[in-house]
Amino acid sequence: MAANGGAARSLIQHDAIIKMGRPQKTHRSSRDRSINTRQALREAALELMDRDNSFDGLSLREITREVGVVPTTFYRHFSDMESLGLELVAESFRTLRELLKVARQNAVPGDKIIRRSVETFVTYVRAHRRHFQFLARERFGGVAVIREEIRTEVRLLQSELATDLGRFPLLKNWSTEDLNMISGLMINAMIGIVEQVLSSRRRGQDDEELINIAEKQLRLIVLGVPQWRSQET
Amino acid sequence: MAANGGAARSLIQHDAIIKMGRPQKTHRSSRDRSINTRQALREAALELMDRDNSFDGLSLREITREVGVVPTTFYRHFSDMESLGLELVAESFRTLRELLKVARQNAVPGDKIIRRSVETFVTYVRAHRRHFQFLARERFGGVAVIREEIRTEVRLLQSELATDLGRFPLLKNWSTEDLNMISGLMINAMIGIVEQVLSSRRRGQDDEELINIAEKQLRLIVLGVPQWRSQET
DNA sequence: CGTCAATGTCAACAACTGTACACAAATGGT
DNA sequence: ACCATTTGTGTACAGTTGTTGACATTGACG
Repeated sequence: MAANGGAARSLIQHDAIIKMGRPQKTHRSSRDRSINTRQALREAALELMDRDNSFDGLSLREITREVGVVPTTFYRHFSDMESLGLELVAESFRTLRELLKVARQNAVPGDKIIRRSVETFVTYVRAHRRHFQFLARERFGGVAVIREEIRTEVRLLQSELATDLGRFPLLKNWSTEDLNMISGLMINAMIGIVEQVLSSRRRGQDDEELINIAEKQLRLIVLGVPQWRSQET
Repeated sequence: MAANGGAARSLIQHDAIIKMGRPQKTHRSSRDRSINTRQALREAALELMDRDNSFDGLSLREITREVGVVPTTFYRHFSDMESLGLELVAESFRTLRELLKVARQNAVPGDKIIRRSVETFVTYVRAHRRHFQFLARERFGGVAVIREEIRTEVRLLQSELATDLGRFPLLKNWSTEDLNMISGLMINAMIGIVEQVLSSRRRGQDDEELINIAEKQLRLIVLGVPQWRSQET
């Protein structure tokens, strides 16, 4: 789409002049919009995964083609497909953690806390579908190092949530072990929600129902808490 | 590795003559063991996925190479990679349903029912790791039709579990909606367990702990049940 | 025996892959 | 204004991919 001309590229330097579009490749003529090819490569990978591919189904050339650069350019930014993948993991977790920060701020303890949290969660996942899709897909995916990186981060998240939960009065004197158990349960429930959000592209009506279900599930978990006593095995 | 000569191939027709041990390919030389190439292809695909690939990272040739047949043979059995994939979905769910049958038989209601169920579950997943791995990996995976097929089957499973649960006294007069909600919660918990079983190859020690956690999670859910009242939104 | 369908082989194809190398342009500090 | 670095281009190569079409072998059934 962003085709641009440049037949006289060796004569004219200021590319402000040759602004009329023609599909000849000058050297990165128009600085398009993204100053950053690196970023563009990452986004292209996510975009292609959104059009049905798992990460190791992607080819290096496919990605550069999507960006509109020559294959060798890839190596200017990443040594490897694997290293691209790892950056995507980092990037995705950055947006996930941002969500958690927002959620924590909105979450003044009270009656509606679960409802509110779930709502922010679902809308946020919608807004960043590509990142969540990447994580969901590669969590079990075909590239070992990526899979493990994700797993590590998830475990970290789980124990963070555990300490968060430990601050609630009801959970005041639970063992760390049990706190981890319950946060794991919650995280699994939320992962289930992510799956459903990702699988239905429509928002609105569907989301309403998703939110209701998720809320119920979390409420049910919470209901069990006062009755709990951890019997050792 | 399997390099072989064949310079005189246009001269000698009867390959019975050149039978002296050489990696020369006679027609399906030793009928090996498996009479069934079709089955072998499916197994090869699972095997390759176990050695780190997602399904759409596999190539047709890779699979036939693993089996030891020529690429074109693939088409004698499957029209498509996709159709192979769909058969793997069916096959995997067959073993999953088998598990559920066993679990239901062993599960006479009582105190230990959760513990026992979780134990059978974990050992069974170990025993059929490839199938469960396939399902886990392609549930979010990169091939749309496979992903959707799995999703459909999981939903089916969920509503089956829901009706099962409906037979317990405590859940006697829950709405179908709420029964589905709770079975969804349980299934998500179990999927989490599957992930962990698959990610740690060691059995024994690790499994013990996994089982404990899963048991606790399910028990916590069950504890919430008597307190539940479904407030409509 | 002869024949038919099923199964497997072989050779060939154009398309695509990752990667190497030398060169061109842009950028930024001095 | 110059030079060094960074970033992108072009060309090339050998290896792999999916798929075709014609042929070989097998087993079953008459």
